[in-house]
Amino acid sequence: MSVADLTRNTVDVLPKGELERKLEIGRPLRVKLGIDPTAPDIHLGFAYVLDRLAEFQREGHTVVLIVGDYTARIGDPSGRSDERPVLPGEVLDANAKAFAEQAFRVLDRERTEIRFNGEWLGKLSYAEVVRLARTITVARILERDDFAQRFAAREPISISELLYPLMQAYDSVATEADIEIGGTDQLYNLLAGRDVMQDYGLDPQLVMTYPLLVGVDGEDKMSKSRGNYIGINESPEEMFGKTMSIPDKTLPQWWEMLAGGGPHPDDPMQWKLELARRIVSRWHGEEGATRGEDYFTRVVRDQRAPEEVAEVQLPPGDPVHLPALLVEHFGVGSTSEARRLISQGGVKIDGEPATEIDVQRSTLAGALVQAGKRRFMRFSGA
RNA sequence: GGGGGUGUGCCCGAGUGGCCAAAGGGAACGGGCUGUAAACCCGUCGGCUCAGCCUACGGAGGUUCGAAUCCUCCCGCCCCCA
Repeated sequence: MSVADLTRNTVDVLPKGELERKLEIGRPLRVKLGIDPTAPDIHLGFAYVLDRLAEFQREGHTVVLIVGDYTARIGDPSGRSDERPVLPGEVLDANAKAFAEQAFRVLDRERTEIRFNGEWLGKLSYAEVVRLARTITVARILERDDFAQRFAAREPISISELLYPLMQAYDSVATEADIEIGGTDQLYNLLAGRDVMQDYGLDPQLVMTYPLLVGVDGEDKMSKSRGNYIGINESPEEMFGKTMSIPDKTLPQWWEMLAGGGPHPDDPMQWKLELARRIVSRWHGEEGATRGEDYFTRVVRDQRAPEEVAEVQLPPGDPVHLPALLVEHFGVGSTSEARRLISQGGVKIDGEPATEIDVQRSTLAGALVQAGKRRFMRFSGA
């Protein structure tokens, strides 16, 4: 694989000519990526970056995956307009574990080194932290766009947040990274890593950034916190449906980043269907793609009940309190919400809109109940 | 340390004693339209044993027939001065 191949899809490769130099070192390079275990799921946007790492692995290089168990206690402020909440330790640990498992759906286990940054950050003495903090000035930190904006808007910025780039940089020192990659929103942090490494007498890492994948809303970057993501562990049906729900305008980017690009159907609908097939088959195989598409065609497009509907036993009592049933089995948030759904004709029993709050047991037994557009359930019980 | 602001429902944001479960926008949800979507239109959008009741406007008290709105203390945040 040539340099041109390795830098395909990148936005920045800094500094210029550095990749060539690093490749000539003649040993497997250590390519670092940091992750924040604030969420257990890997989404397509992140998987895209993992794919880039996998390319390096295929060239014989080593991936160093940093699980930010320690830094998560601070929260990466990148691209954020406010402070993010700090999660309890147990949650972070569980997330990190789930995350690592999913990462191996993309990465080669043999060429991956997973490290938790608490390993070294937790051992730093206060004096060492201060020494680290000396490598950068307030003015430099405030160059960062999101900090600058928050500062100008007089929004709170805690010192701990300002420390974040330094901690991430220190990860590079601790793991002696040759290359660090990330989304374009990481550029500042990645470059800070170079400065700090130099300060610690190390050969500064090469920095490579990749475009940020837009979420299913077509507006913001894909992220767990915005809820606009598709997780790689989601079902074929979910994946297919979510992909079909993206706005037409995000088709080109998704096609390029998630489907390998190339020629595509002119008709946006056909194009999107092909995109969905490719995405689902990547994670669930051909069979999954077919399943996702069949479900989509039947349930979403034709608005019919899916072929397989979960069957559940009716609760005791007659008549049955429909709102309670919806809360229990359909994930409706509250009985008040369920009542609204019913009054708006959003609940159907065997295709007929429910009009009553209390429904005769005989009406429900064996009936197909639909709540909203896509939630179906069949009830059994005399 | 001193002074001045500010804190509202999922988010943003009006409201300064009753007409407030709280304007408006966004998100979300139901319906219509449609090529999935977007856009657009209509409706809903705290909870409950739902024509009624309960809990709510940073927290705790208080004034009042009545408080998101007034008072006291506390907490968070922002700005200015030191």
